Amino acid sequence: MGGRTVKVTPGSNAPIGKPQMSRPRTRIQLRNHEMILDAALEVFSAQGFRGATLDQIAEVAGLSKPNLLYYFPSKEAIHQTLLADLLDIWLDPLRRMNPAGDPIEELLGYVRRKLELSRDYPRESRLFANEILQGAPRMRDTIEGALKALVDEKLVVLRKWMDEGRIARLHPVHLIFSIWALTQHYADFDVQVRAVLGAGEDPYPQATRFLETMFRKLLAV
Amino acid sequence: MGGRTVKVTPGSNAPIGKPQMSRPRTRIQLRNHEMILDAALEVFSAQGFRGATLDQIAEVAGLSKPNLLYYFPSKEAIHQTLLADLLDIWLDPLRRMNPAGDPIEELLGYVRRKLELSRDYPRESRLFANEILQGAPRMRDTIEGALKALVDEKLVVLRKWMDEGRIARLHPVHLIFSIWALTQHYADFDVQVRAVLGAGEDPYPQATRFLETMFRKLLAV
DNA sequence: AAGCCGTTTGACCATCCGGTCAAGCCGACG
DNA sequence: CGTCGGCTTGACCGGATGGTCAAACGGCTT
Repeated sequence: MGGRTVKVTPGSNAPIGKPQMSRPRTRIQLRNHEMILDAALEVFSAQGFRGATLDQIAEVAGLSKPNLLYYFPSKEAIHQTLLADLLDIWLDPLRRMNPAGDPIEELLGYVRRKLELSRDYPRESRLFANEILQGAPRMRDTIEGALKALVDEKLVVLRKWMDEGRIARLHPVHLIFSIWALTQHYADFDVQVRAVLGAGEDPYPQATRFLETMFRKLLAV
Repeated sequence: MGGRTVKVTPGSNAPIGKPQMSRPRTRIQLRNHEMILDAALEVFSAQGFRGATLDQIAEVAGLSKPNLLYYFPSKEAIHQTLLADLLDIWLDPLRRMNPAGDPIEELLGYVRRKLELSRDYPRESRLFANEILQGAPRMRDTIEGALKALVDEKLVVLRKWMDEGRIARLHPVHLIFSIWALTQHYADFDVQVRAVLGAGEDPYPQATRFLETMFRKLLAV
């Protein structure tokens, strides 16, 4: 390192310090950020925002509470981060529905991917459900913005498919609601599903077949 | 005070006093019990058990916090009472499905009644959803007991209808799950539904038609 | 080997919250 | 119209909880 070396006014190019903002930089920060977010997802999704405590999150993460607050400025901030990360995963299956593909197969593919999300990321599903249930106090903008925009975009495709007679004519928005409801139910109401089904039974293989049958019948012209 | 008249061992035939147990007796108790439960439903369904505070409930009910605890022994007890009352309303539509009626119409009637429940009792729906989401910590027994029993009873009817070729052959449990999911979605995810649908739009008339179409197609042999 | 700097934590604080209590209120009944 | 007993509440308590801070720790560079 030559020339214009080190001296800078403190604050402009200050040392790494408290990693309050933006994303982690060092290996340790990377690892701990991840552990905290994973622990927080575990606790928030199971207890809701107010039901979760920093002590619980810290314990699950294997850290001390002050250490948690070294990496995130507040409980609120951890929650916000989770919600922000969530939406990308969440909208991906819908985003991947291809307007140029075969309508029935594209919609069935969407249903299947959404159900796989419930199976593989139930905590994310429950975190989202908790948030919406309580009136989306921390996600209103996202719901009315990015989510609505993507839905509106896909509605155009659905209407086109209906106009072309390639799928049955249905209320397209409620068609999307039905996919959300049917797939998320298996994650959000897991205990009820398993209780009614009888212990030990894995609901997902049956659910996959059921939903495929259901939507084939529904969408057939 | 004369003679042997009044003396009783305190507690055995004591005056009315704190109405901790059983149901209200006086007019005031009746009214306040009702106001408290209504306020508690409002707050619990919107904030979850831990998110709700006795002060909020008291304010909504128009009473003071100590007064609340004059009528109910604890926050927990108020919640329990709500959950206990809930299940009767909740299972009623399924209970009313008549094994002797026309299969398609009986199932459509069940769907319709369940959707009306979401429309007319959204707070109850969200209270239930909150409870299940968090693993049903206060309802496990009821879910695995009364609810499962009623479902098992109705499953027999559904299987019979399928065996007789009067409705399509589907996994009967998942058929019931689909009814629960599709109807409760409109209450539990209300803000999302309204955000996507656009403000001011009443989702229920459309939902009613959509679900009728959907289940007619699904159940047709 | 020493020191810097990111990391970790024990101790502590203020607030919130469920719950208690003793005293005061007030309507019905004699 | 007084008093008895149900009804109401201001003040208070103890524990939980989000958040702070100064001091200690430790790994990487020099």
